[in-house]
Amino acid sequence: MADILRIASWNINSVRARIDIVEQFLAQESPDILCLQETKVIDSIFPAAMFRQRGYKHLILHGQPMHHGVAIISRVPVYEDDRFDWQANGEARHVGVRLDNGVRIENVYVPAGGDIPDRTLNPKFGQKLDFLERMIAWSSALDKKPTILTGDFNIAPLESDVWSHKQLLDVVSHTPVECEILGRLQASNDWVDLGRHFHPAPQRLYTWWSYRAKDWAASDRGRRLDHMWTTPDLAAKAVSHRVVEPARSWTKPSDHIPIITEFAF
DNA sequence: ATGGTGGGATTCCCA
Repeated sequence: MADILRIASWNINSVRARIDIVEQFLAQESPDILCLQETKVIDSIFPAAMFRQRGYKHLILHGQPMHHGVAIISRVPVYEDDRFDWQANGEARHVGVRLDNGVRIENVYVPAGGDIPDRTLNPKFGQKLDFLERMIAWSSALDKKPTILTGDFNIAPLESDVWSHKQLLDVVSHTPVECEILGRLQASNDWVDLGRHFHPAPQRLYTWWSYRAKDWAASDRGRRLDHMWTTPDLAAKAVSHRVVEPARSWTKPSDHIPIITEFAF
């Protein structure tokens, strides 16, 4: 009988504000490993009790005050591997772990990049592009271990990854320069995009809807900003990949929804 | 039509 492993990723937009729906997600989907982004909490006051009570005894935390912050929470043993600073500015945007079976998980929160898609007018946009270039250098030099690269990439690369390709061409997250750079990152290690592996374009597939819409579901102006990529050997072990869209309507929701993949080893 | 909402630590930054 195969070993089943469920791995989820979710930009939670404050793990403290969202602790009840994180618990709801664990109860409903029963992931073995949960990668969180935008935890917005320092490690010393991370709300670990709920996770431990539910059997998630391995908490790999990389937080900072106020912003950003990532974590990998697991009920199977995980061992911290690395925490890259791809912006070289000290922000907590990555943590990586190894599993006993040799699989590596890299959890990343790519900078949003501000509002103006021009690195001279908007330094945040340049920092986002530089972050991705450093990721490409890292990815290009990776060894051949089975690896999962997941998180909030803050880029919706395909036309069908946004509600309107034409209307978002100048909107940070879907500009041609960002889509090109994400394409080079994907090519740099032959990464398989599990979202589109299981739900090929042009199927509708979104993971984020703005808080600013009166009715997010009615307007449905979504974008696919959250991704799970794997090396080809691992993609062959994936049996399903889903986005949990009802989570966008849960009480006090994140503006992102969880994504979850089931692997059979 | 250039707003709108939400979280976090403090009057405003970031998403």
